[in-house]
Amino acid sequence: MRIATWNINGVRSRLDGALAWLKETGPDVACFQEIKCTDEAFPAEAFEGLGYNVAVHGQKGFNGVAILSKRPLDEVAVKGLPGDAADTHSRYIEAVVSRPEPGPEPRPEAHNGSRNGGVVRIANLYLPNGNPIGTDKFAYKLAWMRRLQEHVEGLLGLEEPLLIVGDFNVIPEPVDARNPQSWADDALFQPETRAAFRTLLNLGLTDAVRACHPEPGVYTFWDYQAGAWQKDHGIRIDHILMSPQAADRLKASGIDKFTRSWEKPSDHVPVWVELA
DNA sequence: ATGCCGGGCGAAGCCCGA
Repeated sequence: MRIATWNINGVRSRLDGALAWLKETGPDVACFQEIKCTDEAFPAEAFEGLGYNVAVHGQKGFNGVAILSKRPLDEVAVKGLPGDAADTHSRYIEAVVSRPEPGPEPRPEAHNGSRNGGVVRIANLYLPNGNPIGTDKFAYKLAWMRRLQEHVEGLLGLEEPLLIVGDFNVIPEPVDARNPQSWADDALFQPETRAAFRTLLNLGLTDAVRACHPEPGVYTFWDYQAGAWQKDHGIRIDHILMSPQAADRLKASGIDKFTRSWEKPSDHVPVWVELA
């Protein structure tokens, strides 16, 4: 079962590329961030034509997240990150997806929920950028991360296979940037930002890409500006974090870097995991 | 120090991003 996440930087202007990527890689679940449109303007029919069920939490002009799933979306549990009724940004959507029937695999079902064939809970997020530091935008980012921490603590109590995916806007470690010193004053790489991300991981989550790819040079974002792609000045800020019950089923993880050289690319590329 | 590039909005130039 393949689950992928992609900040597509505008779903309508990126529709042809999104459809080509879905056809080429065939994820069972695809999570988008920065769809930059309302629920009504989301091109659901195009994705339904490829066999996907669609759940959208959109917003006019910017932000916005969506989940596509070939399996039924059993429960679109949450739209909008809990913990602050005054936060109007559309940055979080959570759904439960039924896993494919297990087939001949003899694995017992004790650790993956109890419904038929088991389920995977998908939390799809677009974490605030937070720049510039020292402003209310950075305070909003840190507050958002605290709210995420509290929400994830609750989810982990369910003891389900859980994937927390999306654009975290966090460079976790120096190895996750080609030129870490150039991000020293950026919200994505502040000590407070990195500490909040570690606190999240320390709940017992596994960073799927890093678990499979310990080497340097693994990036998910290259700025449009200053020839960042051509010079490979990338950063790794799009992540898939797994609960223990999901990590038990990890088979592989990777980055679809090839989309960055397409015509009119997103500045982010897709990240995926393959689960048993 | 700022802009570089790019989408959205809306019809010029600003907001937002990372």
